[in-house]
Amino acid sequence: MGRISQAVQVHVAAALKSAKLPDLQWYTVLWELERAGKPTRPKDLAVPLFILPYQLSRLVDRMEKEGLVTRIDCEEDRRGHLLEPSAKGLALRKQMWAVYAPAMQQAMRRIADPEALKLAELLYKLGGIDNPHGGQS
Amino acid sequence: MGRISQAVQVHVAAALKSAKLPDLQWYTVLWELERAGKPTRPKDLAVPLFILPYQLSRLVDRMEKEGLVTRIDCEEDRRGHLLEPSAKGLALRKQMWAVYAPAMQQAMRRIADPEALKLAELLYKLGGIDNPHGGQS
DNA sequence: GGGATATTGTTGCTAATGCAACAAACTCAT
DNA sequence: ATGAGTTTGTTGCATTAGCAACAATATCCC
Repeated sequence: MGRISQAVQVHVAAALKSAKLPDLQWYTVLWELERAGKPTRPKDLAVPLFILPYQLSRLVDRMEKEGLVTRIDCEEDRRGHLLEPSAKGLALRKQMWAVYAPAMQQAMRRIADPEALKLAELLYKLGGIDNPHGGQS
Repeated sequence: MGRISQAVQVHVAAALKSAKLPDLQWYTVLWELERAGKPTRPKDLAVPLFILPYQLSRLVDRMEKEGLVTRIDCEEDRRGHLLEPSAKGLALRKQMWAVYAPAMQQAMRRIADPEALKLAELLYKLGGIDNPHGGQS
């Protein structure tokens, strides 16, 4: 399935905010890093995160300031670096998941199953115009 | 129909930006004012615009600075005022419409008609979680 | 090797956003 | 009429976003 629908995202975001937890983006950074299982380059994160490089740069700034991720030197390419989640970061992700998961499930359950499939299909058809960052036709 | 779908909005917004025209919100303000046909209170605009009062306040600030709308005194209620589009504002709306309309049509045409109906129905079902500003269950 | 070009990431500046506090006018009950 | 409570709108402050310019490396081609 990949990307969850806009509406569900909005609902999850609200749940996180009302739990006074960080943004969905923070979750995704932590999750991608955890899932990768190894230190990861910013450029490799920018794609699944769907954000521009300078946005990620500042996102990492904030997360590093909170001690959630660390920038470590990169041997093979001296201009970049590698990102690693800290123990605190991993813990936070878990804590966020405790809110994320039920919120998403609740949102999903509002659609009957067969209709959810149909919706996914239709949204996919909208893909061409739904895509942000997409300048090209 | 009322609100157009998220995806279409994104597409229209992109079209306006690439034409170096103002935001969709600016369009909507101008259009609501024009449609009302008479000077209108901010509070009456906030609802169709789906924005918070302080957001509208600053939006009007910017538009007034560009000479697109004017704040005029309100007789019946001295704490508020009335908003009126300027000639320049009306002209701009027309100019924006020239981009808005075809962009929207193009976006809409990507969906076959019967499916568009189905989509609308399904999105409606998502309404409960789609609604921004909605704190109450 | 050496210079043009491309990649990767950051930063300065300005504009926009969110939140909470605020001011001013209005309403209504006493 | 007066004082409590509401509505309407704005503003101060801190955070965030967007854009363009930039630095630093890497890659490629001669």
